[in-house]
Amino acid sequence: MVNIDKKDFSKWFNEVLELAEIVDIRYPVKGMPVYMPYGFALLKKLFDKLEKLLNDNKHHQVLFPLLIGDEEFKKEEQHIHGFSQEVFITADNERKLIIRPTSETAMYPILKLWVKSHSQLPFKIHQTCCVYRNETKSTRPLIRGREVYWNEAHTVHETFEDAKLHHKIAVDIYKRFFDSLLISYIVLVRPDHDKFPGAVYTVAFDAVMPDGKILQIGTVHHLGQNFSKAYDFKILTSDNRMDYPHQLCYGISMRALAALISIHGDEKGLIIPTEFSDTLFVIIPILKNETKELVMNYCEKVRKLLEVYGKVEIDLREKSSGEKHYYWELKGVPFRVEIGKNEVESNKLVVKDRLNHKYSILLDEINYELIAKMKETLDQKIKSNAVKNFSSMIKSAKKVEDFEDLSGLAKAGWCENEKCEQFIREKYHVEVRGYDFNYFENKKLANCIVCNSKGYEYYWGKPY
RNA sequence: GGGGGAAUGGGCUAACUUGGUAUGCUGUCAGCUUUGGGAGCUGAUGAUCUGAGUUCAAAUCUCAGUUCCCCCA
Repeated sequence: MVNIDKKDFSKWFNEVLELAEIVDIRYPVKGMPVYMPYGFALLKKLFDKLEKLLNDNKHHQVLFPLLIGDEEFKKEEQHIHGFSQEVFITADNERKLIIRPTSETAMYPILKLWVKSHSQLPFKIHQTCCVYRNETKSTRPLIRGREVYWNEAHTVHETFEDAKLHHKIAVDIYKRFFDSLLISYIVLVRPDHDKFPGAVYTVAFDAVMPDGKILQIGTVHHLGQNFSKAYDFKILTSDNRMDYPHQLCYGISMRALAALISIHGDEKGLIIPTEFSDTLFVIIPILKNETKELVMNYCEKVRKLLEVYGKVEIDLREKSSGEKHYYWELKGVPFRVEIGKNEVESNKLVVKDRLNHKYSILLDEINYELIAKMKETLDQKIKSNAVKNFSSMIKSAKKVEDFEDLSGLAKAGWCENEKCEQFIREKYHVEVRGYDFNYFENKKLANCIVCNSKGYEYYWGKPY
């Protein structure tokens, strides 16, 4: 049991990462925690899901090298401007080499060799890898590190409109991913000053953390022809011309895991949606000497019945049953099955889900529908808790004073003049995050909260 | 970008002010006993972040580095 109020979020988060064995922060290089077996298994489950969604949409998985030639890296001007301060640099005997902070500049010189004609489009690849950014600010495990585990997708399209259409599809793929994590989020179009370096526009997924700060958990960028021009990447178009294609890139990092842990967890530890828990059922046997064999045989029988529906673990450690309950709650396992002589005699199961909803079930009653219903009940409760928290974190600001001690997101008009945003940023440490992607083509009107001139409705918050 | 605090077995901690055998809890391992929401007894295991300096002597004082945490911009 973590036993720390989630309102003390920093403390709670560090504690849960350590106790639940997600990461070990003792690795002696700044911003580079070690993923422990339990944490990495969970991380991998998340990324397996994301990869599957991308593969199902005909993205092909690849792996590009870590190092980028300096001259390649320098080709797109805004891109260098955005990243040059925070890249790690290494070298061989001949030249300077850049450790990828993201892979556009590694990939696009090669994509140029692979993609020659509109008939190959849309061209879609993705890779799961680590990228590196030399963060000088304070780092936090899973939230801001210098080694970022992520999946990045890159696509090529003939026209700006084709790319824009696929951009929407990419947003939908990411929505499906985050929805499967049962977390709440908002999809925002970032203001120009907060775009990806080299992008025409950037759409980002923002989640609200328990301390009221905003965590960007995914981004989808329309790069237009910025990179294809920089890399002299031309294709044969459908009307038989040579032209620069339009490109997208989008990514999701281990921050998705940070969001899952933070949004769902409680003072007992992790709460994992049934789809992502490695173990679905853990059996806790109550072994009294005289009934030991009886209970163990019954446990085996139950294991065989349940393992059709998901992974089953029998906890045979020499610990008291109470401690085992606390342990598996900490780990976020969806269902705990306690089996002692009472269950053997009544041919029953007592099951508690992670939110301690209790079931008493006859062995004969166990079937696919029942288990599916139990999973759905737990998942829906996890989801509805997340939704409830999220909606309590969104409000409207009527006047600038409403930004004082803002927790979560606030809707307020903005004239899109950076001076007005800067005023709020300096006075209240609140930034504009973007406007609702649902209104991409026709932004909702709202007068600027600072200067009262014509503007649009934007979301504001304090970012990580 | 600026400031503050911390670092002692795997985890938490005592000793630091006033330099002299490093304390306790927890964990781990072994044995016995036990198991319906954090069991007990016995024994074992294991630590002063790194480097330099002061000193007869450094966990303790000084300086530098590394890492972590917090606050401000």
